[in-house]
Amino acid sequence: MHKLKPNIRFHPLKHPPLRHSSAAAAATTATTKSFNATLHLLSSEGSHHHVLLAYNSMLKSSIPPDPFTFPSLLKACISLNLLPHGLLLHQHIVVNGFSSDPYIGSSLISFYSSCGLTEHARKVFDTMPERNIVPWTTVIGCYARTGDFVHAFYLYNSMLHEGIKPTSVTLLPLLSGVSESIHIECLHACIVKYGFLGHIALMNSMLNVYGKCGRIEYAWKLFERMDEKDIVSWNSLVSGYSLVGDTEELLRLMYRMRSENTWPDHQTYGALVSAIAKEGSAEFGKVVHGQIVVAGFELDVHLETSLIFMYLKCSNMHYTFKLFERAKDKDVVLWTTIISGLVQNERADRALEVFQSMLCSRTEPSTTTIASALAACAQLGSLKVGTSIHGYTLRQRMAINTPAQNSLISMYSKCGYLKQALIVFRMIKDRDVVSWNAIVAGNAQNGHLSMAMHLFNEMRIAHQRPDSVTVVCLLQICASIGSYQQGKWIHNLVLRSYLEPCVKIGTALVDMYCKCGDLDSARKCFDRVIECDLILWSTIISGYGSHGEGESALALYTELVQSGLTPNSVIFLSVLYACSHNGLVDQGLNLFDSMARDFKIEPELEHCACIVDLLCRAGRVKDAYNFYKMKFPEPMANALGIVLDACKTKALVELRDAVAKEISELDNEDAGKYVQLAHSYASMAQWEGVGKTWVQMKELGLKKLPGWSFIDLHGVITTFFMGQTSHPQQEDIMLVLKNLNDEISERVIMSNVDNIS
DNA sequence: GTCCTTTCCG
Repeated sequence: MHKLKPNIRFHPLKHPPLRHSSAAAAATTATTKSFNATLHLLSSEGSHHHVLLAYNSMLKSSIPPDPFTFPSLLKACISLNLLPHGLLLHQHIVVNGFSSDPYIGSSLISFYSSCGLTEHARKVFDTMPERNIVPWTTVIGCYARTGDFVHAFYLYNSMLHEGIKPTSVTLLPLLSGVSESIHIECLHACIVKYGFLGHIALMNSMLNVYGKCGRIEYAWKLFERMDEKDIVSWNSLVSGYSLVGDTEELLRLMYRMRSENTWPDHQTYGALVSAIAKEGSAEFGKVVHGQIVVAGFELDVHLETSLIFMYLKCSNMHYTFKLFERAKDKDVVLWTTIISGLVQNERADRALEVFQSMLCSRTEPSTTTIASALAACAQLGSLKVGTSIHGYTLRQRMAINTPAQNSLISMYSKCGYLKQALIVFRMIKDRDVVSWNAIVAGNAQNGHLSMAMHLFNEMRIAHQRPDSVTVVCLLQICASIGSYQQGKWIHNLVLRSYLEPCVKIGTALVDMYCKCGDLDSARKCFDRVIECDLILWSTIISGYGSHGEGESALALYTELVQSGLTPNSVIFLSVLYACSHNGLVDQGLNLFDSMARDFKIEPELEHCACIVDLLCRAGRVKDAYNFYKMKFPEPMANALGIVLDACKTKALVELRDAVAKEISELDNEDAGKYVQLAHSYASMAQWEGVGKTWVQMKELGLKKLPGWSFIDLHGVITTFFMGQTSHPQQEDIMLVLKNLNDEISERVIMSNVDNIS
């Protein structure tokens, strides 16, 4: 910022000056007076560096300072951000005996306040013998600017108690940071009481505050009653509407603005562009962009950033980079905008490239930049880059904020380093709900489900209220382990905790109930969601499909189309799955044809594999194989495996051999392929082939993860592995399985008998 | 000679 690197050394006081009596202070030498005048002049010109140099030469020539000397010096330290020099000046003030001067006191409070040393500021204030409105204003402003409104208002009340009336300067800093209704109303009342209704900066601040807290109708009322309005008044109103993303109202406002002869400036357009970004309407955005160019505001850095952010939100990468590459003065916010925008567009690779060029351009990253770059690493699962960024912050002794620390947790979790994630989590001072969600989700996604639940309990003990992300994550855990009781408990938690009902929670509930086999509850949750999206529809369709309710799944698909939504490829996957698992062959084939014909969706390999499965399950194995040959240009192990299995059950020896040959010729080294082959040889009783396949697999060092499952019974999770014999109730289990198998065989025989007769 | 001017970007 300041190109002039100040190298100012205040000479140590060799001879501590005599304590000035008031008489001595009055008898200041003529030279001191003229120096003071110079200091004051330089200060008012903004030449703060020279102010300090002048003080230096003053000391050098042994000219004694007086109380008038210090305010401009302290101001210089504030504007040049020189903490050590300010501290030295305070020392000089004390040694010279000027500590109780009311003017110097205010300057000192202001200095400490600007350095963020609130405690020091307060100490100076507390030890002042006489305090008029100025030091009160300064110390109140000091607390207000750090967001400590409890202290700020406490002091404000004490001031009123001492019979001192506020000025507009006192109220302004209080007003610009306040957010609680009761504080806003109190300040509004003060403005009326002390007669500041005509003070335009205060009124504009008031407009802003009402807009920021969403009480835009109050802002309007105030606005209409203002005698004098300037561009800031208009912009304050505009930013209120921008916050809620009401572009329609914004355009109306800007129209009225022009009709009252006020022209929108770069800030007006900035607010408009932000609102458009929220809506994500690229076409409208382009029109406004055009207007901005015509109005000549295009090169404003803030506006450039807003425009880029808007194009990112609309996923228009072409315009994003066009603007970004053209931007001349890229500041840290601009760089950060593009990095975080790329992450949100799932282009983490690009985001890290941009981060790299940012460092090369010698722009210092902020803590928000770090948060975004780490999010990119999390997305890529890139531990190496993630750790090096973590290292960078440690080397730079950067005080990274909670969002950046949350990104660290996600990054380590995504890379499977849960221990590191937990260490970071434990070190966070001000944990927010995102921190908790990150560590809970991290454990859940890595399969540490009991740890996730344990952390969630800890979260409740810490009185951290869960949000929609928390409950969605917990419901996913319950769904994945089929934990019905816990799932219902969390459903109850959702109802009790006044969480805003939303489609994401609705979908998680539907999924959880489906996975736990309670389709009735799933349907009830589904019906309660107000704005259904395609993800919700596909969740419930798959749910019905996998629980033998194919007809219901199809009925829901029809309902979906009738609701006016256009199905996507995922919906087709769910509904085809429902058909294949419920013997709805014709319906499935019809739907498959309908994809391209009615909805212009080209079937992907997954859809084709679904049809292969559908035909196989229906016993039309040859049709399935022909379909496979037609649709799969490259061989696909999964689809072939389905056909191979079907051949076994249908005893199609020739086709089986042909498919087995095809699988063995696949050049992938997937363990599943060998297992499949071994099974097919076994079913043909070709034991030599079985042995050979296992040997091959062993030679290649391939291992197939044994199949496993688990069940949650009254909160106790029991795990089963393939070939496991160690379960305490092993014999009972085997007996039940045998009975089930017998029953199935019996029913198959009966149905064959039915078919024959 | 003390406090300090409101609106837009991640």
